[in-house]
This record gives sequence, structure tokens and C-alpha cells, in this order.
Amino acid sequence: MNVKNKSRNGRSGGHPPLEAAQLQAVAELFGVLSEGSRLRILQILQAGPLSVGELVEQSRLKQANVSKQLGILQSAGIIDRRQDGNRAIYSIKLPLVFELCELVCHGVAKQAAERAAALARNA
Amino acid sequence: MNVKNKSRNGRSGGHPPLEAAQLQAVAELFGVLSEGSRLRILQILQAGPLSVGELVEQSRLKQANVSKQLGILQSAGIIDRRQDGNRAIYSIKLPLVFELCELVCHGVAKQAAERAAALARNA
DNA sequence: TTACTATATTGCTATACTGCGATATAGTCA
DNA sequence: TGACTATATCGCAGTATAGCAATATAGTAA
Repeated sequence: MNVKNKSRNGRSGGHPPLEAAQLQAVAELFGVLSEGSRLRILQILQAGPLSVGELVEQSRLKQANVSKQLGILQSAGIIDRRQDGNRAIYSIKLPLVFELCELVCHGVAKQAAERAAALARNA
Repeated sequence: MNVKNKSRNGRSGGHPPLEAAQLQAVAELFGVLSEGSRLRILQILQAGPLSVGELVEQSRLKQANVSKQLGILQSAGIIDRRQDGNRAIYSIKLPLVFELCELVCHGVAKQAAERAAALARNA
């Protein structure tokens, strides 16, 4: 996830080829989702809102790391933060991410199946 | 995109919480898609197969960089390579990626709209 | 073979990121 | 106020990556 590279091509004419700025936004979202620890946190949060401490327990990640990744997820607009007394409660804000993951899972699974089939054919 | 971290949790019982290995595979795919230059190449290839030289022209990236990114995209199983005489022709193999990008675009656009609306309310 | 074109790879620098321990900050309770 | 808990941030070491120029490789044509 590189946040520079703000170039621009002078394309107009609607949307099909996606403007450079959009492209960059898409790349950034993918970048946020490209880290195992963050996906793990999202997956845990899918079951419902949790505090940082609870996330630390369930994820088995260090507190500092969980806090940092939560900050990144929040900056990306993927999760929400709510202060509850002493604690911070995080929750999913963009359920879209789960659709993305499912799509990828199907794609990856299909690919793996195809590769296996190809191997079987060549064996 | 970190390719290590091959841990495993002993979950069974179907699919909902996604196994660690799957999670890692998803993260890797997202990692490949998290670079502007690669998305740009994919977008250009969406119109049809092209040689490296043509991609260099249309993308305005350097040849070495295009070649490197093509290699990464191919390793990820997203594009295919075919040798045609002197040249290498690359084509999309996993159209899934465009679904992903569209989903993200919609999500990002919606988010932007919501943010703008929120700003308007608070102004 | 040589000259030429197209693509891939290597070595490099700069940058960015993760995960860590230590520490700072914020909120609660007495 | 002080002691305590929960969360955020800082500084660091290690690692990964992009993009570049230069070079190597492969294929074509003479």
C-alpha cells in the first residue's frame, strides 16, 4: 500500500476505465485488506462489536498491534469506534469487506481446484 | 503482502470463520491488487490481450517495471502469458478482479457520498 | 555467425510497513 | 488527589516492496 503516486491521465468520457484517483482509492482499500492481522480482526468483529481487550484475547495479537491495526481499519472507513466508559468498542462499518473476502475465497478455491485438476490430468 | 505467518487455528465446523490458510490466501490476493501500477495494467488488459511493449506504451510505466508487475500478477494467477514469436502476450485469467474493483468502487463512492452528506449536515 | 528487437532479471536506493517493548494518555473508582 | 484499568502512541529492528538503470536472455532475420 503505497500512498503516493498521485498521477493522473487526462481521460474523460464517463467511467469505464476508472480514473486515476479512483484507482488509487481502490488500491488503498485493497492494501488495508492485505494484512492477515487486519483480516483476522475484521473476521472477529463480524460476529459483533467488541472492545480492544476482547479483540486482543480472541486474536492472540499484542495489544499495541491490535490498537494500531484498528486505527488503520478505522482510517480506511471499514470499522467504527465508540467510546464506552473506559473502553473503546469497535464495530464493522463497511460490511462490503465480507463480500470482497467471499468473492476472493470462491475465486481462490476455484483456482486451486483447477490447478489440482490440471495436475491430475498431467499425472 | 507478507507471505509468512502460516499459523493455524484448530477450528473445524464448516466455513464461516475462514481458516487461517484461506485468510492468508485472501490477504495475498488483496496485496497483489493493492498497487496502483498493477491495477492500471489490469485495467488496460481488460480491453483485451496485449504485449509487454503495448502495455508499456499505454501505461506510461517503464519496461522493467511493467515486466516485474506482470510477473507478480501472473504468479498470483490473475493473468496468463503466451509467447507469440518475439513477444509475450498477457491476458486476463481471473475476471473476478474486476468484480472486486467494482464492488470497492461502489463502496468507496457510497462512503464518499456519505461523508459529504455528513459534512453538509454539520456545516 | 551477427545485428536487431522484445522481454526478463539484477543490483540498487528509497520508502513503508509490521510487530515489538516501553511509555503516554484517558477514563474510572476510591 | 492517587491508584488502577484500558487504550493509544513512540521508537526501534527487521523485512518487503516499488521503481530505476544497466544488463542479460530469448527470439527473429540476414
